[in-house]
Amino acid sequence: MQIQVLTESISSKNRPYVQPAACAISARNRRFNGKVGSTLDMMGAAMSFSRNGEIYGEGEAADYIYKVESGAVRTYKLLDDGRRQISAFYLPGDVFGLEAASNHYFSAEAVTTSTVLVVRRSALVALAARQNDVANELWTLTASALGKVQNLMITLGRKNAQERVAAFLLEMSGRACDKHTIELPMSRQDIADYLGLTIETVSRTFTQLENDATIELPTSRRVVLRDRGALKRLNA
Amino acid sequence: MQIQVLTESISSKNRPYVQPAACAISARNRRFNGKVGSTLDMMGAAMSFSRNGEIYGEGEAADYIYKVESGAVRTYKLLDDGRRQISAFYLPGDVFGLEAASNHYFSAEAVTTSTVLVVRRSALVALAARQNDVANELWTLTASALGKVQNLMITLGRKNAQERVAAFLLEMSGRACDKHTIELPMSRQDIADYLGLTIETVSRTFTQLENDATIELPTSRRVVLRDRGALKRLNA
DNA sequence: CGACGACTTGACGTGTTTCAAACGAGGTGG
DNA sequence: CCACCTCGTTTGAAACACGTCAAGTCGTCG
Repeated sequence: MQIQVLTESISSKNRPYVQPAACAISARNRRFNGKVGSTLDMMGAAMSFSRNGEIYGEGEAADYIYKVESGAVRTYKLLDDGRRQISAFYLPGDVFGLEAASNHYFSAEAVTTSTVLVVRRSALVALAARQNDVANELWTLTASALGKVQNLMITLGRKNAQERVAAFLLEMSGRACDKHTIELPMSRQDIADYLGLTIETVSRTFTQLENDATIELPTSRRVVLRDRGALKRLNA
Repeated sequence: MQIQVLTESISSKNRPYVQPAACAISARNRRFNGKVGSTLDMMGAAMSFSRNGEIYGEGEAADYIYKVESGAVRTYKLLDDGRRQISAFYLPGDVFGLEAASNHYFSAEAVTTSTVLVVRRSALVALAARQNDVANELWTLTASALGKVQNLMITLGRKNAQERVAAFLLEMSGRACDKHTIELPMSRQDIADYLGLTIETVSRTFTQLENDATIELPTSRRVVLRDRGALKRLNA
């Protein structure tokens, strides 16, 4: 990992994504939910990353485990011709980087300006060796990451564009403070690279859902779910 | 989008898939590789499943952990209209069913006649509570399952048919006893449902690779890799 | 106001799916 | 021993969903 402060090279002009107030509070509370969550809080050092800042790169030694405090993080892998697959988005309270392999299989970047708790893996493993419940929680966290990826796998393997976007919206809604109105921290390109589509197809699907009165799009980054039932039906 | 009905009847007349002799030996040896591997062997009871036999169903309580002794196993999930996504194939030596959630997210079936070691999860967890190395190995196994799914996810999200089939062949080759000649235990339909394609596309891609002199197909279930470099290039 | 980046929309091309038919290896029965 | 059936697989032709390329819109900021 590299300790980096100023990755945000270029345009700082875009207004930074602001975590909605209600979510910020819920994120603070989440700090002390769960065994390892709080353990991480005790052991960790907070770091800040600006938009698109690299948190770690593919192939680097996996010496740390991370927990999002604020903002949003994406993990992804690039094929050699530039195709990108995003494997997950992490929001406040989420832990990432705990694949037990010695090196990272993905890269991680801040989607928006973010603060991340960083904990030495070795310290956590040492603690887990003595405290059985910590070991158990590490396992559970990994298993839940597995579950999320398996779910995405089904979306990528067997769903069409509408179904993929519906799945994405329901997933984001499940994590939002206001289940009805979603603030998207990520761009259309991010969504496309998450869902295995192109940016154009994602955009078209959004407007299609809007025309069907399934969602509303007050702005491109704000989605109002008007007909959750329709989305669930699409979610197969 | 594809609506596919599983037509394979349980009926039995097809000659059972026979594990090649060399592989069978290697499987026996694998019995005592690795800490948990051997622990499982000590604690487990062997069970036999016939072709297409169900090992567990989606939603069932996840009370057991499994290890393939002989044969092959697939885990999969069905969408409500019959679309199927296979999440993994397990060959002799592989451990599966260790998602820590209390209920199975997938179903598991024997691809061919198989014997599987079955171990009570609670017993293993209890042992892990006392033996730190067992807990560690459980975590590692889950993390390696995570890695495999992440890899499949990239295939499903960002690769075309040729690249998917190439990835599949290289993966199977990596597990085969004879790296040059692969015996496929699974049908074209299984491969299609693993790679997020249709059976016709898989078949066409196989013949295309054969025409390109990248592979040979002495029989539909036997694949000879003639140009591994070409496959690796396709693997992006 | 003008420039820039993110997003949307349009027209067209294409890879994969769909639907349909033929093939071929194994097993069965006459 | 050969005709015949079955089931997995292959092949063909046509349809379609998504990708590609290109232009246009919108909101933000200098």
